[in-house]
Amino acid sequence: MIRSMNGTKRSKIEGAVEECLLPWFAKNARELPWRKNRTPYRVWVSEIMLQQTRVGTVIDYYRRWMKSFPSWRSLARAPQSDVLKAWEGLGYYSRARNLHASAKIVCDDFNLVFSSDWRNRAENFQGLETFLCSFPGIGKYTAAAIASLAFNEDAAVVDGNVIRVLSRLFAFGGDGKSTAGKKKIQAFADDLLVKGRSGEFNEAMMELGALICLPRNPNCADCPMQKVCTAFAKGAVEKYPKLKKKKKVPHIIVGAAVTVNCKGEVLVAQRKQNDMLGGLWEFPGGKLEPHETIEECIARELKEELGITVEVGEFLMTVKHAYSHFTMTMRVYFTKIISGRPRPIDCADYRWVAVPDLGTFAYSKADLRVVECLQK
DNA sequence: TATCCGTGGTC
DNA sequence: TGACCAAGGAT
Repeated sequence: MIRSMNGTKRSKIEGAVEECLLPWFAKNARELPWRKNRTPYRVWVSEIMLQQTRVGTVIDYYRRWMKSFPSWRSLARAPQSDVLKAWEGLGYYSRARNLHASAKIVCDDFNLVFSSDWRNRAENFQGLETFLCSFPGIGKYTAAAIASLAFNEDAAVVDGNVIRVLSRLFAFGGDGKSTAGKKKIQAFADDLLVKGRSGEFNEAMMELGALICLPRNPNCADCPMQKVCTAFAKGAVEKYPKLKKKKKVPHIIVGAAVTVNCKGEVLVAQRKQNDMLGGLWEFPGGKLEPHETIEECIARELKEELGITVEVGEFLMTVKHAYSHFTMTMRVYFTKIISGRPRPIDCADYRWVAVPDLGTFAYSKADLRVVECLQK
């Protein structure tokens, strides 16, 4: 009984996808730079940039990226410093490192020039999606996105938008982000997928989630799927998907140093590759320990990271910043070296840099604020 | 499964 | 203003 009801609902929804959703998408899809000329490279770059990142943020980064690195080969041959500089401010920097690594694999390990090369190579894995998943930074969502958008494979994506849209269409009360819930949502998406039009279907689902079926205040009046939406029929659209309470994140105090030498150059250090913000540059410093003054913290950190003894001088600025899993207040002080020469003890590298040249290095948002302040 | 990994928009 | 969360992946 329940099964047949679900079957009825599903087939109605299935029909509405072709009759309502795809035409709506054809009319309302935004013009986005990665929507024209969908080569594997262009799709790949856009999908990595779009992970957990809004379309509006990605557009400018994507345009600049394609100017700097128009092909797999140009990216593979670029130094990491250029790659991170192009990614600067976009966040989740392992994406940039992994994308760079993927370009080297594509060019140097596999020499994947034509689409047919990808398909031949994918034969040795269990299909194209599995092959794509073997690249660093590519998971189930991104593999399905690239497979459908660049190769027209019948693969349905499940992202945050799709979880929300399908939870509402089917009034699915489970947690769409859990393993079991995601499996269920994936099954719904697989059923609804319009074979042969997978790229269009996937983008339509995500575009619906981004423009109409919003997390809060969804615009049901303009929704092409309204008449088949189970949650709407129940008058309970905002009850889906079920939300989980987020833990609140800790707050830390950080001390950071602008160390100036006799030439007026400033000391910057590069973070280790596999740390948070790996490969980026920073004004050295670190977390304030209990029962420690900010001056003691900065002196200790510079000793640990660079092996230098410094005198902490004038206060420069405070930077407040929210990361994904903690918030930070960074207090920045000028310092001078009393003894020792910098060595990369607990960092990847260091440089003395004239203030006007600071912008040639890539920083996180917080340290970028310090650079801006120094250059004013 | 839970946690780590950035940043910015939104209300 | 704080809390949510966006075209997720790795461990």
